[in-house]
Amino acid sequence: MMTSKNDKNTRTTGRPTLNEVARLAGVSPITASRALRGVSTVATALVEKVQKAAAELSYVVNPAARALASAQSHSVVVLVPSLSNLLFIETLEAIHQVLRPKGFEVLIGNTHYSREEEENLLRNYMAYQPRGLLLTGFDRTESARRMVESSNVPSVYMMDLDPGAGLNCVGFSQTSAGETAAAHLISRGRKRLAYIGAQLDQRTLLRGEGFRRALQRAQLYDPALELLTPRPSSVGLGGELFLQLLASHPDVDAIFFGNDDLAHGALLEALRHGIKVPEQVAVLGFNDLPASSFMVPRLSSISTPREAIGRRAAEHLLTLMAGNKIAKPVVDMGFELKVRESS
Amino acid sequence: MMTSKNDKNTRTTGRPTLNEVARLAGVSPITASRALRGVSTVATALVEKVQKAAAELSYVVNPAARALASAQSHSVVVLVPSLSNLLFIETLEAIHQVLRPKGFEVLIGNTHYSREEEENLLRNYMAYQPRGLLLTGFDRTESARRMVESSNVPSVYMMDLDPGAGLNCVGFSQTSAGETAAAHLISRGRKRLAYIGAQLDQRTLLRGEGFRRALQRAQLYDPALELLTPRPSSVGLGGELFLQLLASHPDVDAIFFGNDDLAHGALLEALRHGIKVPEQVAVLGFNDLPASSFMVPRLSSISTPREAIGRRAAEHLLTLMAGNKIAKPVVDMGFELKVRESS
DNA sequence: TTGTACGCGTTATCAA
DNA sequence: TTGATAACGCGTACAA
Repeated sequence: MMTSKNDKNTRTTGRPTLNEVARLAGVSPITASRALRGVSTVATALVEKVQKAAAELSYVVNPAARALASAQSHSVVVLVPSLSNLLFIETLEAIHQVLRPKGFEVLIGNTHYSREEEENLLRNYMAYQPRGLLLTGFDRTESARRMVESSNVPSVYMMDLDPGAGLNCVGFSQTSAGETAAAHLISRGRKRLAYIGAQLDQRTLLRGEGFRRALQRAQLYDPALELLTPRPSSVGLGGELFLQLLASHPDVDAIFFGNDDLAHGALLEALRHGIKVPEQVAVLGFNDLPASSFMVPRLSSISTPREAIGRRAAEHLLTLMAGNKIAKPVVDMGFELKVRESS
Repeated sequence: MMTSKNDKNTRTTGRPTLNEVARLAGVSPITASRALRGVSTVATALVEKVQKAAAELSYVVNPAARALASAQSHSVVVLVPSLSNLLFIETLEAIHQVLRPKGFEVLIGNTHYSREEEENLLRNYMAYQPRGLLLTGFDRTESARRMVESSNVPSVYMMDLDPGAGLNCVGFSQTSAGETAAAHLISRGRKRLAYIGAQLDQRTLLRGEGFRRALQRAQLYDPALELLTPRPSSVGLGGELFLQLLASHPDVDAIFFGNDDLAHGALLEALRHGIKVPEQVAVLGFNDLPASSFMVPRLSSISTPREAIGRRAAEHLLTLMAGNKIAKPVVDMGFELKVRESS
C-alpha cells in the first residue's frame, strides 16, 4: 500500500471531494451531500456552513460518482433530425438555456432524418442512463419506440402533436399549418396551387396532407402539382424544383414550400429568370427563417415557434423528471401566418 | 439488509453488469473488462468468449462507473462561439462523426462569442473530467487559459493558427484570408475598398487586419471605410450596414464582408434599391455559405474548410488522447477564393 | 496471461 | 435532524 488506507483525504485528482467539504464544514459527508442538494432535512445553519465550505474549496460534484451512486445521471438526451437546419438549432439553444442552469448535461444526437440512425443513437445514449429524453416527432422504428417505453425514462416529444394524445408533446399541428397555407393562397384568388417539399420526413408529409385536404375541399386539387423529393432541403434545391415545376406546369400561380430555404431558392431563380412574384406566381414559405423578411420580394411564410417549443418542452421534461405528472400532456404552441410581399 | 450482501449479481438497474458477463463467459470480471477494452494481455480465445457473452446479454458499459474508476470520462467538450451560424454546425457534425464511433461522448458548449460565458462553461464542464477539449480560437480570459493548461487535458484549438505555434491547432490564417480578399478586389481595379464586420470576435478582427494591411501596402487604406459592429451577424444587419455605408460614402466601389450572411443582406438591398453589383460596387463575402452561389448576382466568397477543420481537429485530439505526441502541432487547412459574379 | 483486493466519490438505507 | 455503513460498477496495482 503506498498510501495509508485510512486516509480518506488523499486525493488523486486535483479536485476537492465531498469528504473535504464535509470536514471543513465540520459535518459528515452525507450531511454535506444533502445540504448541497437542497434536501429538506438539513438544518439551515448547517446548510450555510456546508455551502461556505464548498465555495471556499470551489467544490464541484463529480458527476460520475453521483450517477453511479444514484443509478441516475443528470444528462438529458435530445434527438433532432438535423443540425444544418437553423430550425432545430434555435430549439436546441432554448433547451440548453432551460436545462443547463438546473444542472443537466445535454447530449445532442443528430438522426439525419433517419429512423435507423435514431434507433442506434437511442441504444447508445441509453447506456448513459439519461434522466430524460427529448425526441422529435412520432415517426420512429418499433424497436426505438419500445426502448423508450420500456426504459421508463421521462420523455417529451417535440414539434408535432400526438394524435393519440397519450404522449407528452409540445408542438403544433402540422396538418393545420398546411391547411392555413392553402386557405391563404386560395383567398388570394389563386387557382393552380402547388406544393414543393423536400426531406420527406413525417412533418413535411403532414403539412402536404393538410394542404392537399384544403385544396380538395375547394375543388382545386391537382396531384400533378405536388413535387416531393427526399433530397435534403436547401436553397439550391428550391431553385431547381421551382424552375422544374414552372417548366412542366407554366400555369401554376401559387406555390407552398415545405421549408423557407426552398422558397428562398425559388425567389432567387425567379429574379434571375424574370419571373414575377407574386404577379405570375405567389410564393409561400414555411418556418419563417431570419432571412425571409429580407428576400426580394419579402417572403410570406408560416412562422413556427421553434424556440418556444424548445423552452416549453424542456420545462415540461423538468416537471416530469421531478416526478410530477402533467395535467395536460399535449401542448399546442400554434403557428402564425406572416403575409409579406411574395403572396 | 434486503438482499444478501454477498450476492454480487443482484442488480438494481435492469442492466447487465460486467460481473454477469464475466460469469457467463467463465472468467473473472477484470478479464472481461480487459477483453472488452481490447487490452492486449488477454488470450484471444477468452476475448471471443467474453465478447460473445457481452453480446448475448447485450451488455453496455456503465460510463459512470468507468469514469469513476478510471478518473477519466469518455467525454470530449467542444466549445463554439455560436450555433446560429451554419459555420460551426458543419464543424460540429464532423467532430461528432469522428469521435462518436470511437466511443466518445461529445458535450457541446455555446459561448455566444463571450469570454465570460466560455469561462463559465469551461469551469462547469471541467467537472466532467473530460478526456479532451476542442476550443475555438485563442481569445479567452486568463483564468480560462489557466484552467485548460493546469488541467492537463489534451486540447486542440480550431479555426485559427497559433502565432506562437505552441498549441495544437487546426485552422487557417485569418489575416492572410483578409489579405487575399483585398488583393482580389484590388486586382479588379477597385480603389475605394471597405470592410464590414459584425460580431467582433478575434477572427473577424484578424480578417479585417489582414485586409487593412494589404490596403495600406497598396496606398488604398481609408479608416473611414471600416464599418465594425459588435451586433450579431445576420442578413438583416448586412443590408442595413451596406445601405448605411453607401449613404455616407457613395464612392465606395468594393466591400469585403466578414461573413456571407452580411453579404447576402447587402446583395438583397442592392437589388431592392437598384444598386448595380458588381458594376457600381463589388461585393465579396466570407465563408462561402451554401446559399451564396445562388444569390443574385452569385456571391464571390472566400470558402473556408469548416468541415475538414472539424474532422482534422477531432483526429488530432484522438491521437493526443491516446497519449501520442504530434510532430506538427499547427495544421493549416487553408482557404479558397471563389470568384463568381459579385466581384 | 489471469486474478485478488481495493478504491474511485457519491448517495441510499437504516439507526440513532 | 444527523450519521455510520454499505453499496453503485468498474479499473488500478499488485501478486500469482
